[in-house]
Amino acid sequence: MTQTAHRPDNRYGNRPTMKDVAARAGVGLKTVSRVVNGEPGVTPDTERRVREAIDALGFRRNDSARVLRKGRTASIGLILEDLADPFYGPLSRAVEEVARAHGALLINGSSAEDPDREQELALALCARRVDGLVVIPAGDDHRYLEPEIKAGVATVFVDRPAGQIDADVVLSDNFGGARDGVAHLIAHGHRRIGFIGDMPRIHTAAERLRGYRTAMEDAGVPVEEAWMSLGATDPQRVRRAAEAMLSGPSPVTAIFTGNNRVTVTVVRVLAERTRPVALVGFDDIELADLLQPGVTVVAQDAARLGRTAAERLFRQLDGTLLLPERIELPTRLITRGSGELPPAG
Amino acid sequence: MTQTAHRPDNRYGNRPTMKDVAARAGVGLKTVSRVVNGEPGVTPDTERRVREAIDALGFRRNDSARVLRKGRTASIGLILEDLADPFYGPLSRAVEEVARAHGALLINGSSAEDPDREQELALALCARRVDGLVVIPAGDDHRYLEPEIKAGVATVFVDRPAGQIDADVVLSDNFGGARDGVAHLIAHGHRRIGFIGDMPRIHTAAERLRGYRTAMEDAGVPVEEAWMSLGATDPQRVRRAAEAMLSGPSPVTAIFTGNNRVTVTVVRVLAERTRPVALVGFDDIELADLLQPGVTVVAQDAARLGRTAAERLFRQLDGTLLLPERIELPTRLITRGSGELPPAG
DNA sequence: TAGAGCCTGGACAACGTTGTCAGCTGCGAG
DNA sequence: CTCGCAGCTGACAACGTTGTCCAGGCTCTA
Repeated sequence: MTQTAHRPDNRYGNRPTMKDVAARAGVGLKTVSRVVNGEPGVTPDTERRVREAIDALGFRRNDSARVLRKGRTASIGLILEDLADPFYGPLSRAVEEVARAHGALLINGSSAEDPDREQELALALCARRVDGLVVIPAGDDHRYLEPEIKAGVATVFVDRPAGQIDADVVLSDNFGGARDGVAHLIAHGHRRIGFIGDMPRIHTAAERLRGYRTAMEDAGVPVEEAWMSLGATDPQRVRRAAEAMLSGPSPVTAIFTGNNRVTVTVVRVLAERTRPVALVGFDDIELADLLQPGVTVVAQDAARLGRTAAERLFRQLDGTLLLPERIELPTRLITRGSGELPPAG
Repeated sequence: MTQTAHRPDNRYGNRPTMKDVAARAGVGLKTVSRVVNGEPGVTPDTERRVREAIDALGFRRNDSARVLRKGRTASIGLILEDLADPFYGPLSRAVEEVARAHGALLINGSSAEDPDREQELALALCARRVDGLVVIPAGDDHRYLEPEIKAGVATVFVDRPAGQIDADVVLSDNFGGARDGVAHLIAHGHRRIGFIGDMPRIHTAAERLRGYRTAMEDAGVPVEEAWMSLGATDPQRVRRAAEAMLSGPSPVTAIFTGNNRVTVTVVRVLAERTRPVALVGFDDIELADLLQPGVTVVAQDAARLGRTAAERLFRQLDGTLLLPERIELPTRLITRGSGELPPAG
């Protein structure tokens, strides 16, 4: 039994510390620290003895203690909506690459589109004293981050802007992309065009809907309420929405889908029908080129979104950045056939 | 304000500490600690004063210091191959869910299939004193983890076994799955079947190749060297491999692909050809059902792999687990048409 | 051979938190 | 009126590391 009164109830075997290494090598504590950190001023012979002791004991520096002392953690946090959504794969990978280039670790978590969970996660990461935070926001009020930002936590929002605070944000041109996508359908003769998107409180969903409305208006095409459906992206909801607008009193001849999850489901619905319906989707999807017809999409560059955001984060940390900025990246219309179908006569 | 927000005053992260809160509330340090941690023995009035001071100063407990003192970090690490590979999305999401259920944070990184990078990452996470590690190994020698495991870091390997050490591992039945997939092709009359897989040093690639060989052997079908190609999964390499075996002196009439990256490229290659070639792929891919013909696959349950591994990790941490074990999860053949094509006459 | 200057090594405090323990208060019982 | 008890509260050490600073030993020069 340990009688040491002040030892914390640590379930793990006690790991060797620099003190242990120093004792075994017969040197001072600070000398071990010097060797571990590659600081100059240690005789080759002393260094050898220290390294032997380190290997013999299996010592590994405790970065928690180091962080406490130094104040910087060399880690950044990434909060996204869903790790399993293919759109976020390249994005988080890009963030990781940039972090790695700056010698930082990436800690991440999913908000599952729940504002409370986003806040909980963000604050947990701040309590860990991450140096910075890349956030794909689920909520629309980020005042809870104000004390953290003031205390020096670098913060960049991606994909959607922050709510109620002035912060860096990197977005795609959701409005312009959607407008162009819908215009593409209009150019191919469609007048009755449906829009199926994500929940309206999500910024990207709202912007894309605005792009849809603008394209229709610009072309002088009237829009019916029944042609627009915003809500959760689960297949059941999307399927019902698509079927409703395809079989109402004035059925649509084309559908614009507001994100990759929606597109996938609508592709399935359309595949079951005989009468061809045109489709343009926001976000590229894998294998879209191999479907019959190929799915025309408005593609965002997810990797570039992530890279841009992460680079901006580290520039905040460098101190080379002064004012929050809003960066908008262009989208790209990739035509593959599904948008070029003429309206069924 | 925004200037303040962006001025990296990190020279000293002058965040308020419990000491500051204590001074402002006119109480002792430990009393603040009690309030923050919800420990009993604090008068409602004192607690109110402390909470007011906390809010006024924007105090947030420094978990680095807490970790140092308590010895546990309530965080686990996940090392995978590529965050952007859709196979790992559901897996890492499942790991995160389990971690969250245990009140732990997930820190992750990609090895990019580089053993050195895997080791670097794993040791960095150990230096952060993560409580446990879920590893999809890139290398085949994990003795470097021995001191860490001995020191109490829980460790579970997923998707591929650990090398040179005895550790928990959760796998799919790669051998059986591949054998069944190839047998499916044989059952539909194919004799000349190609195999395109990942680099041979990767355990899953080797096992799947073994499944292929076994299925061929069981059916008494001879195998030619030119029908087997293992290597990187980049599209160029895979495309060359596929075209070579489709146009050699004895061209294959069917291809078995060793993972989702390979399958996607081969689908593209086959789409360009007129003569139909049968295909069965390891790993399911999104929209595989909508291609013409639908792609028959051997599906693994990535989410279940992740969940099983993470749960095992926490059981190690609970101390309810004694001996390392190897858990193999079944695969499922999903027939969609591409495997049922008869060999071209 | 003495003094100056450099190199190496170690003692000590501090980072922000939690565990231990002792002191203080107010109240009821003897 | 005193003692004991219980419930609050705070002083202090410790977690493992790094930054500061000083002590000794060495070399080099005058």
